[in-house]
Amino acid sequence: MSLLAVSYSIRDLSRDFGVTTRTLRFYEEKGLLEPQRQGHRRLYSAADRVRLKLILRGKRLGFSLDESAELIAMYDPESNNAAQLRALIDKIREQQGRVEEQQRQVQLMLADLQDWEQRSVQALHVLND
Amino acid sequence: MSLLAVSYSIRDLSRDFGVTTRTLRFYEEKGLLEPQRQGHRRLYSAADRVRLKLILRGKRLGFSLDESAELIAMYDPESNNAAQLRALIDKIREQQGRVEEQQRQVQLMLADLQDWEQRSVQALHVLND
DNA sequence: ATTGACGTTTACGTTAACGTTAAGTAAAAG
DNA sequence: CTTTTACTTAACGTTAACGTAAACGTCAAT
Repeated sequence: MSLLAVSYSIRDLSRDFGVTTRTLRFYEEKGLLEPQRQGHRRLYSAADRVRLKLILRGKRLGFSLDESAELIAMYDPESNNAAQLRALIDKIREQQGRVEEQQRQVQLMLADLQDWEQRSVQALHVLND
Repeated sequence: MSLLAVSYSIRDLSRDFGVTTRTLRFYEEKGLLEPQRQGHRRLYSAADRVRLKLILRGKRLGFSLDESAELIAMYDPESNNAAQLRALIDKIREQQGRVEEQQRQVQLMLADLQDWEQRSVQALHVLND
């Protein structure tokens, strides 16, 4: 009953996910990853790859590493805890709110500026006529 | 022909904009603000308030202070430069792209999780029946 | 004259997320 | 056996955006 024990070196992960080995060791220091050891070499499992994927996804969502750590703890597939799951969803909704606020600000500024551009262009036309 | 020379102390600005005085001095160090002096004391003009508003708006847009500095330089109401204006708009559109990407990631993760929540709740029902 | 409110400069401290040597280990390849 | 290659730990360096503290100036009020 082999568990299909595929494992990856630190270099593999580095290549596959486009992060440096330093980053991987750093994530481990922070407790975000805990690969097995073979002697003192790190051996990453498929589960480790999933965790890394989650961490990086968290980053793209604009979460800090500490926040990502929290999220991943909640995301734990073992504990099928509904309350925890909703807490996680809430956290993400909060982030969604922050992102939407940024979106609004960008829209506002773009509107302002395009308005301004219009007037500038018209001013140039006046000068050129 | 008085210029209606209203001016504000550092404490005024701090209060009005919800930033610390340290922050205001820091922005000055970085060249983002250059209030007049009355002896040693800083005197902020209405124009300075506008600049500060722009800086803070930049922050809400997710720009760094250096980026904000760039943007504000472009935003200069004196130079009625159309090309520069469009460059500014482009910069903001880029940022818009980044924000939209975050938005997408958030949506994806929320969808994933809500899906999961559904299944969890169903699982609980099964257990309770 | 002293207190207190407000201001000033100078400068070291802090957090996040790694970058960057340095120095050593372990095993495979020549 | 020695070199190469891949990996390890340890630890100091970096950038951003301020926080925090020290030491001092000024002016009005008590």
